Amino acid sequence: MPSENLLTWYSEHGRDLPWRRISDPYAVWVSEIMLQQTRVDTVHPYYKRFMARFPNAAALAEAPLEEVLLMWEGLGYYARARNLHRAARIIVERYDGQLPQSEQELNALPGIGRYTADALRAIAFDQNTLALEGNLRRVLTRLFDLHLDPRRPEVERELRRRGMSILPRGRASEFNQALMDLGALICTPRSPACHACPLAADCLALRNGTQEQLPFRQPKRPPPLRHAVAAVLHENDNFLITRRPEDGLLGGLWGFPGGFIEDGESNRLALIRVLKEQLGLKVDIINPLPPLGHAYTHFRVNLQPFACRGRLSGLRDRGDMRWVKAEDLDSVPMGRLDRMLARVVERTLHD
DNA sequence: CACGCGTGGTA
DNA sequence: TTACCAAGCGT
Repeated sequence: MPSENLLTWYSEHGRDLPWRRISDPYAVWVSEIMLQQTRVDTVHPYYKRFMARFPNAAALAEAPLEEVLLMWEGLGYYARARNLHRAARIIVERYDGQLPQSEQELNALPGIGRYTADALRAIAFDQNTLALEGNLRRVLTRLFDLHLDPRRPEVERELRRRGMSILPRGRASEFNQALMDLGALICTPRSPACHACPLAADCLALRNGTQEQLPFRQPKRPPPLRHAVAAVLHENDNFLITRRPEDGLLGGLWGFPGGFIEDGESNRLALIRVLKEQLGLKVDIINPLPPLGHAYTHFRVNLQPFACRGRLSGLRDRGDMRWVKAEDLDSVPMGRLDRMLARVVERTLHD
């Protein structure tokens, strides 16, 4: 039975991770959300800070969303933080602060999909489910030498069947995490360390010499480059920042007002247009600040910031607009690009 | 169901 | 440096 070798390997070589040290469903939940499309090394410091500040669902539910987003800043995919916060409030109101254990109830919570519900059931509640994610897809695809696109629904079902067929009943928690560690440490996307793999004797891809070319991949187009402008508006030591809509790119985060340049439009005209749209404000551009670049998943952006002046006295604080002092910019959740600009602002002001 | 959603690490 | 990736989810 291949799973015996796997579980033995896991007990000796499995990673010692903070969310594995305690058996608290809330801790497993937070870790699972943070780990979505995010590496363990990246999550580690975020997880520790988050758990120290929000040790349970009640603490998370009581906190304002903005503080949760601030703790999340830099992790990316901020819908995860918004959904985590929403779900915490539901858990407090509907489930007395404890995560539900059924597949249906878990899946109904915002931010918990098929994988996370299965992972919680297996890891936190010892139910015999397969938590099929990226590592398991790769490992199982190679183990069974399936030259198929694992994202196709019928292939997904086949992987689930195959995985369940080797899942040792009663040990789903270890089994799933063992496969994840195997995928992260041994059965890596490129150059897998098959010589050290506890499943080497059972691996059909290794037997056929196809492990390097699995799983099947689809070529992607390079992301386009987009141009953007932003305005640094200030009166004395107060800077104007705006809050992005709850949905979409960097939803709910704060930043400097601005937007994308349309085709054939100049930097300055774009900025004037965007500020009129967003703030109803006519501004004078004083001088350009150093341009900043950043790569998102679907596009790269080149941002040209400008220091601006305008009739700012009419702009009062409101839900999506706020004046903050330079030294308080750090207490406001921002995306990477706005954070870089905030650093420039702080540094410029310091000189 | 294909697409949008962030960021930092690695070859 | 560019390209590709890394414990998915919601719409």
